[in-house]
Formats: sequence, structure tokens, C-alpha cells
Amino acid sequence: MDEIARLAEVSKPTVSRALSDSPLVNPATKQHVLAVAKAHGYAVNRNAQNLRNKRTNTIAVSLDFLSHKKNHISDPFIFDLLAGVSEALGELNQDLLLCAPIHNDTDAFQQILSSKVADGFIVLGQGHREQMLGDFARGGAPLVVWGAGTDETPYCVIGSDNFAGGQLAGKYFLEKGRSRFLFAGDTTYREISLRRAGLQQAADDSERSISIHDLAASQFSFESAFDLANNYLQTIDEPPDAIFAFSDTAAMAFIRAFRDHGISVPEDVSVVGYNDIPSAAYFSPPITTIRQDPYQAGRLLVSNLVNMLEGIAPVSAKIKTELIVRET
Amino acid sequence: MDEIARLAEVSKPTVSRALSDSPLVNPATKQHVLAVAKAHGYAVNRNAQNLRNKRTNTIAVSLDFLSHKKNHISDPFIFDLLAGVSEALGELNQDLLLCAPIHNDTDAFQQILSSKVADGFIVLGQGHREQMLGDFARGGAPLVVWGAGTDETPYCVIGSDNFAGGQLAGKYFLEKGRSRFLFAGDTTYREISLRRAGLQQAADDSERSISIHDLAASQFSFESAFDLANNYLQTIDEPPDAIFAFSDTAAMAFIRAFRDHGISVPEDVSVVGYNDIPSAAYFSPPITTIRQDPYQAGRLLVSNLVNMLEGIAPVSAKIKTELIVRET
DNA sequence: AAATGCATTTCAATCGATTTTTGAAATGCA
DNA sequence: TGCATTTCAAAAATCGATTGAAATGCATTT
Repeated sequence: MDEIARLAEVSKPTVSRALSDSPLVNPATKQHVLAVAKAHGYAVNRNAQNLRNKRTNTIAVSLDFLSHKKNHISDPFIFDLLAGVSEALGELNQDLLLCAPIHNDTDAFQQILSSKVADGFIVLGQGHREQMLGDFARGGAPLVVWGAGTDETPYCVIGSDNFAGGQLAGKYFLEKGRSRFLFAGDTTYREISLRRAGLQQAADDSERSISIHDLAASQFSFESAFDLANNYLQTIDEPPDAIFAFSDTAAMAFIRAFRDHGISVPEDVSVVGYNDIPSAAYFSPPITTIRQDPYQAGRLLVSNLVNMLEGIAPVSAKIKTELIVRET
Repeated sequence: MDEIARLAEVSKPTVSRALSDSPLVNPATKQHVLAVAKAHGYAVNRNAQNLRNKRTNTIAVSLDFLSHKKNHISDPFIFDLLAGVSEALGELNQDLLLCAPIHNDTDAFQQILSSKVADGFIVLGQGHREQMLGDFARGGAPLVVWGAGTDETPYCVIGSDNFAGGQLAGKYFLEKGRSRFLFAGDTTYREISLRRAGLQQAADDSERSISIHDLAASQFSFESAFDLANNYLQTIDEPPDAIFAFSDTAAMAFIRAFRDHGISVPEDVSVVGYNDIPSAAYFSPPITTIRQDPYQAGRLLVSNLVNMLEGIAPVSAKIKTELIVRET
């Protein structure tokens, strides 16, 4: 900046002010400085700037799904979530620091904040970390989470309206005259357990006698859901006539497994997935599913966190869910 | 750091050296300083550190696919690529700055470098930016790219061995006695055109009379591939007996479209996809495809870029491809 | 007892910006 | 012409670390 000041024949503070569009500098001078800076390809050193300003304009995004392990979610819907976050941040001139799973514990999070690498956190997928995230938030960390919470959750949560999603699936099954439901999903995740509760609610609201069987899908991949379905089919006498799966991927796996066992979809069993990933519409049979809008959710995460950093209280929100009826 | 120095009753430089595990400080002193720092939750300010060191330990990753637009690739294989990059960087204590598509031009790239936000670039998917990336690299920017290059490409390229992949598909078709090939993919992308060339080579190497028809899939989504396939089927008299699609997703779309038109797969037409995404194995019919190892490729991108930053010349590499034979 | 060598530690300058304070020139008004 | 204001630019302090040079302390050698 000294160099630019010399070339523009002004002082360093004037260059600084010109570049940050301060009203304290004469418009003519400003133009001149900007031209000189551009001509010499000068860009403000962000480290010095951040050091002085005590602000980084960087948001850390924890993507727990990003893992090589079998257990990773590869649902494209995560992509849309990340796309929403990324684009919204870009528009606000905020940088996005992507945190590997390896760094996803309290100490690592705290470290990022105290070493002034990022100003706040967006956590995509709270998983089983509600306790740790709660502690972190109560400790004053700017934090916004994609997931599901309760009235007591001490941080801002944006998530699908899982309960409503569960109800939609339940009502759909009831319309189809189904009565032996299978819920496939790991209810130790709050998101999933809310869907289960919604399904239950729909069943309870009907005057009919409905059974709900639970099958804990502990992993997220196609493979594991397929294995789970096959193992399940070995153990039962009478198959369910409706399946609500925690994801479209899992729904596909279940459909494949059931068909392999001579159980036809949708004649013998109705199936509802979750997320409405693109291939759900092109699977055979095309899958009935619950759609949400992850891109908008991503944007909402950003606006809430940015508000929080400016001292405006963020507001948790549930994203609308919609039943997309296809052939299953 | 002054504060920690005072509390530990040593000087600031000693604290700095203790924290960076310098041999210039007495082991006992070091222990003491570390303990004090830990007790007070102190972390070195990365902005000050980077400013002084003129190094950020941050790598910018340009993910061109990450876009809300219809044209985005949502193949999970990108996830594995990103996972490999992310984990390898994590192990090297490097941070990952994710660049939104909005920032993907030369100026923005140069800006990131000159404002000392990141030390180098990993570009996932060169797309049609070979010229700009070439200029950038020739300008001295540390840069490693996932894609395909030529002998003249001035930057390090890691990519699938697309030519070999194309050959594998071609040989497979020949074994099946096919002779009217359809190549579905946008050959303006070098990766895709290499696959096309590999397919051609396989055809030429045989003594048989083989036709290859080209169908330019300009977008990457399931939907657009499905539309493309349907439009194509309207215009032709005699359908092909083999389809090599640029992705598994596109292969699925083609299979659906062909089946809808009463053309059976694999009886009437063989299909080979690319990437071996998890659902390829569970689609009906399970898809024959070309597998690569994007996770390892991601790691290789990182090691090459890190080498480059240390002054060691990176080496471009082609990732082995493998034909996974399933039912199509 | 003085000199030498070595291991530690401290001092002071530096990285590149921002901001408060200060100062000089220009303007307005009596 | 003289004094009070207003504009604009410059000086200097600051953010929080790192590092080469200088200083200190202690053991060993002569």
C-alpha cells in the first residue's frame, strides 16, 4: 500500500480510504488512487486487514457428510444445500472455509474462532452432536445449524419440517388403504425421529388400526440400506404394505430388495422416500417422496448467521415439505 | 501472546517459539508455556501469523459444479473427489477455502492470491476454462487441476484416463457383437472428447465395420439427458445397439428413455456409463460402467499442489480406469 | 581468575493494513 | 486584513505475531 501511495503521490491512509470507498477522501483523488491500484494489480492484504479489523469475513462450514467412510451421505440434496450457502456467502463477499470431518469437535471449532480464521459457523447436519453444539453456542459462538431442534435448543436451527413430512407420508399411506407401516431410519437422529413422530401422528389421527414397525438404518449408503432390507425380509412372516424411508436412496434400495423377493411395488407395498433427489423421478418405478428446498435453506442459514454477527437475533425456521406423488 | 508471556513469566518470542515447537527453547520452559497457553484457551492469531510469514496454509478449491443452475453436476463422484481433497488437506493442516462459481474468473483467482487469502488453487473441473487456467498458470500461479490436458498444458492435471476408459467401453461393445455405437456426451470438453477418441480407437482396432454416432449432451442433469434421449429417439430410423454415456446419471436417463420407447436394455442395446456411482449397481438394470477412484485422485491433487508450493515440480497423472461389468 | 563456548532468552524491527490525532491549506465572514 | 471554520491529507500508533541480532547465564578450559 505504501508503494501505491508513492505512485499515486498521496499518503498511505488516503490509499486505504480510497480503496474502502471512504467519504473522507476527495472523489478525484479516489479515482486516481483506484486507477493506480488497478494498473499495478494491487489487492489489499487480507491478513493485515483482518488483523487490524478483528474481523475475517469468513464463515466456516462444517460438512459432516463429507467423508470417505462408508457412512457418508452422497445424496445430491447436500450439494444443493452447500450451493445455497456458497452462493449466498459469495453475494455478501464472505469467504467459505470448508471444515473436514477430522476437525469437527469442540476444540477444533473453538480454535477456528479464537485464532480468528472465521467469524462464525454453519453446521450442515448436526448428527449426534447436539450436546457439543449446544455447549459451543452457549459459550457465545456464532453458530447456525441445519437439522432439527427443540424449544430448548440454544442455537438457531434451520431444517426441513420433518414432523409435517412424516404426516404427509402417513396420510398418503392411509389414502392408499395401507395399515402395516414400516419406518426405515435411525431415530437416534432428531430429524428422523420427528419424521417417525409425524407418521405416528397421522396413524393416530385416523380411526383405523395401524401398526408401525421400526427398522433402524444406521448408515446412509445405498449398499447398507439394501443389506438392511434383505436381512429384514429374511426375518419376517408378513411384509409391511407401506414403507417410509429416510431418504430416496434408501427407498430405492428397499424397492430393489422387495422386488427381488417377489414383493411388487406399488401393488403390494407403497413406498415414500425423502428429499426428492433428481433420480427419484427416473427410477423405475418413479418414487413418491417428500420434497424440500435445500438451496433456499442454505441461503437462509447464511442470512441468519450474518444477522447474528451483526447483533440481530437469528430465527430458527422449518422449511416447508411437500409430497410429490409418483408411482410408488 | 503478550498476555501468555506475562502469565508464563517469559518473553513473547519465547512463547512464540514454544508454540511452534522450536528447538531454541528449553524443554521445561516449553512445557510450562504450553500449559499456560492451554489453560487460557489461547490460540495463535492466524492473521498476524500469516501476515508475518507471508504464507496462509490455505488452499482455494474452485468447484465449478457447485451451482444452483440446472447445469450442475450432482454426481456423487464429485463428493468423493472433494472428500479426498478435504481429508488430505486436513492431514497437512491446510485449510480449504471453497470458491463459489461466482468467483471463478482470472481476476477473482488472481485477487485471492495477491490478497494473500490462499497459497494455491485446486480446480475441480476445468470445464471450458483451459485458456484462462493456462494463462493463470503461466503467470506463475500455483495451480493443480482435475480434468484432462495435453503435452502442452502448462499446469499439472490429474484426471481419469479418459482415453483408456473409452477403449474399455468400445472393447466391451465389440465383445457383445455391437456395431452401431452412440456416443452421448459434449465433446467440447476435453475429458469427454478423449473418451470419444478411445471409443473410436477401439472401433478402428477391430477389423469390423463400426459406426459411431455423436449426440452432444450439453448439460449434466438427469432431466436434460432424458429429454435429449427422447428427442433423439424421435429423429432416428434405426436405433443404435450400444450407448456410451458420459456419466452413469446420463446412462440411467438413456436406459429409461429407450425402454419407454420399447427398446430393451441390454437385449437390443448395450449401455456403458462412467464414474460408477453407488446407485449404478442398484439401478434396474444394474449399469455396466467405468470406475475410477476420485477419492485417491483428490489426495493426489493435494500432494501435487503442496509439492508445487515447496518448489517440487508436480507431475500430471492419469487415474486408472476399470470396466465394471453389470447387466447392461 | 580470566577466557571461551554453548544454551537460552530478550530486544527491537518487521509484516501490511486502519484509524485517531494532528496539521496545513482553503474558505467564509466580519 | 484578521479570525474562525471547514476540507483534505499526513504522522504516528496499533493490530498480534516472527526472527535475526544481541545479551545473559552457566559450565568448562587454560
